[in-house]
Amino acid sequence: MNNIICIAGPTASGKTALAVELAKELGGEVVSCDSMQVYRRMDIGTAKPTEEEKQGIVHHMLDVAEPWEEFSVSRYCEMAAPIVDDILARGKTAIIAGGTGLYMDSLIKGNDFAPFPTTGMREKLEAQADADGMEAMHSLLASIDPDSAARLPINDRKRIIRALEVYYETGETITAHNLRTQAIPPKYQPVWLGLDFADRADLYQRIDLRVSIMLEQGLEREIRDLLAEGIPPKCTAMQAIGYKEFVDAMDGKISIEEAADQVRQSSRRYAKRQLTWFRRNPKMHWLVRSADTKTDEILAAARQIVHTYDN
RNA sequence: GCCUCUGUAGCUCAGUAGGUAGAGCAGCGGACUGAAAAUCCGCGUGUCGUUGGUUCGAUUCCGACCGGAGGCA
Repeated sequence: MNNIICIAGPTASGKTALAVELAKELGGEVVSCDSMQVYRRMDIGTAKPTEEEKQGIVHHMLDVAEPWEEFSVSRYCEMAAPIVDDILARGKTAIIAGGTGLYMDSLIKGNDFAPFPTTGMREKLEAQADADGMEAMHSLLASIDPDSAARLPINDRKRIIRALEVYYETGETITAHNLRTQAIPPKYQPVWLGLDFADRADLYQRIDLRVSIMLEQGLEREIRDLLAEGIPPKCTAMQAIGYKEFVDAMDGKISIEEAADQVRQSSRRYAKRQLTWFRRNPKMHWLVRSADTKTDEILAAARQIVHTYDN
C-alpha cells in the first residue's frame, strides 16, 4: 500500500476538491504544497481552501508564515517533511496537493538544504549587479562556476545572483550542490496524479471565473487590509498573482479593470508554466478532464490509479 | 438607391510599384534545486472577404457579389 499521493496540476484545475475526496475515502490528511497559501490572511487571492471546502479533513502547511516573512522552498521542506512522516507514522495517507512544482519535487526528493546564514549577501550582490551590470556578474560567475555560467543566460539575473550567493555563503558551487543532491535517492515514492483539461480554453474559462469570484469575495479589501497593517508591497508574498496587480492599481498606476485583466492573464501564463513543470515528470498519471467532467468521475479515475499501487 | 472608405494572424493594424506576407498584443513550447504565483529562453500560428477577369503568375490591378463604417438622399 502506497500511502503518499501527490496531486499536481495548474491553478483552478480541481486539486483541492480531489485531495479532499481522496482524503475522505482513504483516511488521509492533506499537505498543501503552495508557495502562497502558506501566508496568513492571504486567503481570497490564493484560493486557500475554506473550512467548508476542507469538509473536516486536516490540512497542513496553510497559514504557517506571516506575509512579511521570508519563506522559501527550504523552509517549506523543513516544515512539511516532519508532517508527512508523522502522518505516515500514524498509519494514515499523506495527500500532498498543490501547484508549486519546485516545492513538491523538493519535498519528495528529500532535498536537504543546509542552514543559510542571513548575512545580507544577496543585497550586496544585488547592489553590485546594479552598479556593474549583469555581464560583469555573469563573468564573475564564469570564473567561479563555469558550468552554471554556461547554463544561465546573462539576463537571468535571479539565478546568476543566486548561484553567486550559494557559492559565497556555503563555499560550494551551485553546480556541485546540484550534482550532490541529484545523487541522493528520493525520500518518498508517491503516486503522482496530475490534473489537466483536454481543451486549454476550458481551463482558461475556469481561471477567468475564479478571478471574478475573487473580486466578488473582496480581494481588493483583503489587499488593502494587508497594506494597511504595514506589509511591504515589494515583499515576496505580495508578488503573488492577484496581489501585485492590485497593489499597482492602488498606487493609481492602472485601473481596477486593468488590474483584473492582468490577473486573468498572469494566471493563464502561470497555469501554462505549471503544466510545463509537471509534464516533465515521467511518473505523472494524468487525469484529463473536460469542462463538464464531474468530481466523481475524476475521483473514480484517481481511485483506479491509486489501487494499482496496492499490491 | 447612389457615393466614399474598408475587409490581411485570435485582436489592432502594416505591407507587397504583381513573384503566396510582418509588427505589437494575445497565444504556444521549453528551462527551472536555498525568492518559484518568482525568474528566464525560444516560436508567426494565415484560404490576404467571396467569385470572375487580365497575367507566365493576383493578397496586390479591374469587375461583380457579400460583410462593416460614414456621407448624400
